[in-house]
Amino acid sequence: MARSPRKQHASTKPAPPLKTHARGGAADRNRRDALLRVCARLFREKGFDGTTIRDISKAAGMHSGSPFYHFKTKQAMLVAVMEQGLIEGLRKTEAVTALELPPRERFVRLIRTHLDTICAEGNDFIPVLLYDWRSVTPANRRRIIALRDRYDALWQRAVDDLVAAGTLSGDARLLRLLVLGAVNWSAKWYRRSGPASLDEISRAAADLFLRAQARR
Amino acid sequence: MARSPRKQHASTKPAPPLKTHARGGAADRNRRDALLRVCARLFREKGFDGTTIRDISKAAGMHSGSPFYHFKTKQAMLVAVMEQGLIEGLRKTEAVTALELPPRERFVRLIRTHLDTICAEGNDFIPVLLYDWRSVTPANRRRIIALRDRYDALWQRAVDDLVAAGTLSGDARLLRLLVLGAVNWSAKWYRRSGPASLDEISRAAADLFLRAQARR
DNA sequence: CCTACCGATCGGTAGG
DNA sequence: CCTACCGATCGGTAGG
Repeated sequence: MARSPRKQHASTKPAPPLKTHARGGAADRNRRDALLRVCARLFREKGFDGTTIRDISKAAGMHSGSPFYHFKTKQAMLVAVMEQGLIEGLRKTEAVTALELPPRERFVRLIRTHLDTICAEGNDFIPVLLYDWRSVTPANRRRIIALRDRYDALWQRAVDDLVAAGTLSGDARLLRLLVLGAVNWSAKWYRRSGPASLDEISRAAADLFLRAQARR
Repeated sequence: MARSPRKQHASTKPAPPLKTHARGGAADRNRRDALLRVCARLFREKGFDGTTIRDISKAAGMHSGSPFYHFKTKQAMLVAVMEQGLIEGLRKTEAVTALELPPRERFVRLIRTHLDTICAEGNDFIPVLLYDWRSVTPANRRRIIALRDRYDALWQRAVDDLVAAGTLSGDARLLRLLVLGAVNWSAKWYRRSGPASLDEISRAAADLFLRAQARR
């Protein structure tokens, strides 16, 4: 607040050789990543429509026209947040399924991983997807849906296996939606300062869904 | 679209005696209610910040300055939507608990009632509360929280009783949050044209949470 | 509830 | 990435 954006920038790069870093260079990429994290945090806090370019610029230590050096439009920032969140979430989720654990263990690990993806500090990307979907232009929805479908498919397979094993019963699609819904909703009420840790919430969810079955 | 707001209004009230209905009269109240339903629908569809006064005016068949005859500010419209939704939701929910059913039956009925409150046609009020909370001014949050606490308390008691009866086990607060979260999330994916009816979703949720217990 | 309007803000751009 | 700026839109108001 006291320091001007100019000074902030100068303190980060002592002697900024203005023409040295070409668009797309490493410095630009770092700056873009930092900008995107700011976007994710603000979009989550205030919503896409409630966040102005000036909010973003100020939080990133830039002047108001500068974000458009990195993104063509504000909408492009939203799409980038969602895509990056999904790519990272897919990476972590696929790492769990690749372990080829028994259905029950895999399910528990998926819950814990997803909870981390939507609640851990700095993980604002997927929450933006979950809460600001309506702000995405129809034309931009397709590619995001493609990633999202892959995410859902991993969960659906996990639930299908539990149903096949007799651990869960009922319509497998509804089960997936209800289970994921319960976990997703925690992004709304979870507070790092609250009474329950992510481990505790994760265990409570697993117990609720898998209860009355022998623990292996 | 083809008809002007003027004509729409004229067709609704053939000979509008402009000074006949005093502010607060029955006609005004009906108009205000209709306006609020429009607000709820648009806020849900496009978000509070994504909805303009002109969107609301057009959908209500008014001119752009007219909504302010009924509400002092746009923020007041948001608060009114949330409060009306909670009052109606509390009414329906208290009607269920007043039946003094056994814990399991009461729980099933609560799920079905809540699902209706957030998914049935025209029930856009509570979804606005669930999805646009961040747009509520801090000063306005208190009175809404008071109503919301009463809603949560009804559910907490229902869950507490299930825990006391041994039907559920674990931290009762976490159980309430997880169960309500699963149901709340359905407002995001439920489609009237989709494969599952509200009855089916309700039954699937009840089966998931109460499974492995004798049905009475 | 309409008419006519305003000050503020917003996303975005040209040029360096 | 900054500077200087613009056209459009937005919430809201005065007066009837």
